[in-house]
Amino acid sequence: MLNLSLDLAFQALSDSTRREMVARLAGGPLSVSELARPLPMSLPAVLQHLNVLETAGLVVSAKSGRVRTCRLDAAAVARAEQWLSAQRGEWERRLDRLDAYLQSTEKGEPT
Amino acid sequence: MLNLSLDLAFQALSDSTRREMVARLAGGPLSVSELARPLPMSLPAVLQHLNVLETAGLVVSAKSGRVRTCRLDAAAVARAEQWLSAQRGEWERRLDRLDAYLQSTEKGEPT
DNA sequence: TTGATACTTAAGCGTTTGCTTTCCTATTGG
DNA sequence: CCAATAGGAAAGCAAACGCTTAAGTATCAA
Repeated sequence: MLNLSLDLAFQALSDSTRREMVARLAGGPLSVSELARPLPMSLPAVLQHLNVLETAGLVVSAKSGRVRTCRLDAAAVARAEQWLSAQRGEWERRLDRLDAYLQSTEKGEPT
Repeated sequence: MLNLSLDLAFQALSDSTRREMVARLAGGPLSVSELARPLPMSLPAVLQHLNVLETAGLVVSAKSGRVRTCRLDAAAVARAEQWLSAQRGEWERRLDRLDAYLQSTEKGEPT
């Protein structure tokens, strides 16, 4: 479930329209029509994007009366962030070890 | 160029095969065939994935003789990471401000 | 030179995506 | 009630994706 949701999260974030939606929701909750207003596409299209974001867990929404209010789920964003951080971290630690090794073996490699 | 490469980066990371390639490259540089070995697909398919990762700037490679060696570009990974961090950060700061506002207005909302 | 290795390119093909339009279902204000 | 508002479901469609096979091109080893 953890790896699956990561899959869905990155998949969801791969579309620039959906990233724009995420960025706007970071500024505060919005209704579906508010979310849709600046987007150059039909409302059903926005609904589909929203569905992808919700399935990925990045956004949660609740309906009150006839208006659905959407907000960001920071924890899901953090999970994707942490995957990236882990990869980068391992790579950078590896470079550090390599550097240390080179320093201990030779004081600079003669050609 | 900065926003475009972010687009390409998330797009590249949206595929689980490519994320696996990134994860393995975080453990150290690999040749194309080494990268391909554990993957359940043809070598041209792996090449295509590699191309996506390189276009996104997440991976760089150099050919020496007949072997192409690939390695992770930590800076590109960091850029994607930072976009996520920025969104989450803004959202969390917003929650803090809201919390502070509620505390200053009333000591708990009576139903 | 001959064969094996390590990619590389190109074409094709089924599936998934990102839309669209159309129609339908609640709510809400007057 | 009735019209406007806010959202939702379904079907269709062109383009992008992820893969395949087939046919290259260099390089290295013997």
